[in-house]
Amino acid sequence: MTDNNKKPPGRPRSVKSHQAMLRATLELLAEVGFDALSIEAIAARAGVGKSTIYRRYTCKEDLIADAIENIREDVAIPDTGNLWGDIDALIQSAAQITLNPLGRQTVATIVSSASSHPEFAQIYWKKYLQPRRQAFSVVLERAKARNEIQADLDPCLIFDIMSGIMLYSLIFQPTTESWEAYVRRALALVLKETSI
Amino acid sequence: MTDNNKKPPGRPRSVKSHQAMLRATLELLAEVGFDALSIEAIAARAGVGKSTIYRRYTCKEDLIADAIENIREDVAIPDTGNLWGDIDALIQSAAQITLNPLGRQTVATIVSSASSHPEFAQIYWKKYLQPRRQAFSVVLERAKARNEIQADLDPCLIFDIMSGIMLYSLIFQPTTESWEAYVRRALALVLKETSI
Amino acid sequence: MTDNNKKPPGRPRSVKSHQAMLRATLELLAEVGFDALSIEAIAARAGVGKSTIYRRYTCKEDLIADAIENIREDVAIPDTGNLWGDIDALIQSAAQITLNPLGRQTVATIVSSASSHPEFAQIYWKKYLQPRRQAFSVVLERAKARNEIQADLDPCLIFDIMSGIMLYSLIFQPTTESWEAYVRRALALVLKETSI
Amino acid sequence: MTDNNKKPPGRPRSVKSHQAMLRATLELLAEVGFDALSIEAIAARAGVGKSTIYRRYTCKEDLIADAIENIREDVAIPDTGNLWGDIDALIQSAAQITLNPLGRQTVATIVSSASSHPEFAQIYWKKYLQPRRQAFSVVLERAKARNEIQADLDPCLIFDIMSGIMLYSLIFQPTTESWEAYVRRALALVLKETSI
DNA sequence: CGGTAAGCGAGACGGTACGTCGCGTCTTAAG
DNA sequence: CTTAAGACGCGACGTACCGTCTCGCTTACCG
Repeated sequence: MTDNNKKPPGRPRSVKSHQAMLRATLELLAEVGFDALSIEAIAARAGVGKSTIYRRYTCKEDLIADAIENIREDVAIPDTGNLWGDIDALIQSAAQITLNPLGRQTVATIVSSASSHPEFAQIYWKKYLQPRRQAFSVVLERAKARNEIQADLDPCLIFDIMSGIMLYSLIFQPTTESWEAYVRRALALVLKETSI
Repeated sequence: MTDNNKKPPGRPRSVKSHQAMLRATLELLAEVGFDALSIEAIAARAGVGKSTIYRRYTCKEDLIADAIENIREDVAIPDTGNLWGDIDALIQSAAQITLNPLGRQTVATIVSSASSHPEFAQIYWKKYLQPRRQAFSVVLERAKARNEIQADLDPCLIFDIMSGIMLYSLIFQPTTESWEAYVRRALALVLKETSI
Repeated sequence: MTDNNKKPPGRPRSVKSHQAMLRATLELLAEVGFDALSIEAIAARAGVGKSTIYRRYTCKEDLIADAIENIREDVAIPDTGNLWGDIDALIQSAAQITLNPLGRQTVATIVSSASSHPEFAQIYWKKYLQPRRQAFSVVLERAKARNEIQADLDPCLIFDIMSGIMLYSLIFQPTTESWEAYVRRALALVLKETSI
Repeated sequence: MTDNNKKPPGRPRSVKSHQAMLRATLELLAEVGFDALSIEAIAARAGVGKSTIYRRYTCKEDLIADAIENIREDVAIPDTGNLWGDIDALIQSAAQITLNPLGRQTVATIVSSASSHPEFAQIYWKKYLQPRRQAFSVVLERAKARNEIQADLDPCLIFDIMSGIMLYSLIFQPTTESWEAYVRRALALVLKETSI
């Protein structure tokens, strides 16, 4: 057995308190944003002592990472039977997540934390991005099997390019097109379909 | 002239103090990072009163933006006579700026601020990214004239894709390749040279 | 000149705030007692930031000492023309100060602090007890001149004995007599009047 | 028998734990003093759960009172056959107890607690001071029988005066003489020996 | 040349949040 | 039914900065 089946002594940590603080974190994150988010406010909102938070997390970033992770849904692999159907589904799903106040705030938080805290970036990479990169590979392999794209395309690189342009255009809004259309145009360029 | 050429009454603002605070800001940004950067510390390091800073900038972001802007060099348009020569020059120059402690910190600061402060993102977009996008267009137009790439490629989109992957791979380090090589590979894919 | 007549640079400390915190300290001392007295509560009551208190005092004891000192009246030397008239005046005055809630609390605070903080004891000794010992000497010297007591009595020792029994009987209440009567009886014993 | 000789059901309270906590209390009292003495530290030092302490004592004062009481020796009535021999023995014994770090701390604790907690003062009065006052009476009665002092002196009052000056001079150090000499001088004054 | 107006450094101000510590209570499993 | 362990909600600690506000000075121009 890898994990010791012996319980640690003493009163076990309260699941209820833990959930309350994660929920309070997300609420406040959406309400006031990352910078103005204080542990004190989270504790107050959750009806929990500050020490109960500090017992579990050493810094704000860890807490937020955990809170975000807890609401993540499973990776969904679209399968419309057609490459652009799948891609549009992915883009729509991304748009749904990011193009609303809480989503924008969450993205800002993640990018903000990740760019100044490499450890956070790595956690996020492993727990969120990598699984999605795997899912995206499946989609592309199916497209290859259908001869919709060239067989030598590197799915990982394409996923990264897609994520990059998504992020970039979310932050800097470089175009007057809709975000979805811009991302779609970038992908079209990258995938240089054989049909063209 | 719309703006009055009359000088305002009273003592003029001290150029020396202004430069001292910009310099101190950059030093501390590199030393302690964006989050731990305090106006108090900047004032102390610059030998300047806090109010002298607040008279010029209303928030930390403005000050940092100005400080970063002050060290920006002019946009250099490489012209090696060959597309990949130009691109490699651009990548090298970007690497030089970003792949060192101050550079990383600067990028983190920009991304961090931009993602949570859309106004800042717009300022940065107009003052920094757009001029570079123009310069990049020149490079691509020259390549088109040399028939190195297809004539219908949108230089703006390509620049944005390049910037996106640069940013993304700087933050999340998705590959074991060097940053430069990864960016180069992404560009190669996007430009789908006719010569291949 | 011993004190430098140059003012220190920067904004001078607020007299109003200082007085507010001293007043709040005394109020709360009487209301909740020494142990339960928190800097936080003093700051809140005084409408003052905690840092404004910490800028002036390094510990609770210093603040309390200063607050108590600020309400001290001048030493009054009674002169009724007769030893026991003077002594009764002194005892009455002491009773008035100590035999009420605020007085008890103040004495408890002083004794408590003094017994665990020798520095505090010394301050209190110098600023409060010693002047009163001097005043008491004057009273006894007058009594000697009137031949009411023996000339070789040490006024300091007698003052200390009186203070000691006052303190002791205030804390431990060793008798059913009134506090004043007990103190008076002790003094009578010590002074062993010649008339006996 | 009024109290039932039936043992209470369940596990009996651990004598070992109880002794450990009393010992830890005294050690820490001497080491860090009354104010900085925390139940948490006592429990840790004694290797005992906090609740085991709270089951026995409701407040810190009770615990400390019990701990101090546990090291009290029986009242010793000196009998050197001569008043000043007896008195010097008493003063020496008091000096031995009070004039060392633990002793000073203990006195400070007692005075501190007693002055702010009248209940504690009464407990201490009954359990410690009153027995000693009785013992002192015996010494003085013997002196009266030997005609060393006047027959009408009130032994209780004299004991209280002695205790008062002991306490007072311990706290405020009003003289450059040794503590013992000062106490002796005060007693000499009070006893106004007939032999002088 | 003397006034007036703003900028300057210094630093105190009322605040807010920090992360830590100890409180007294509680909830476990072990004895 | 007690014990050791340790988590809980709570509240105060003393610190660090926030952005604002006096201070006494300096630097400019303007009448």
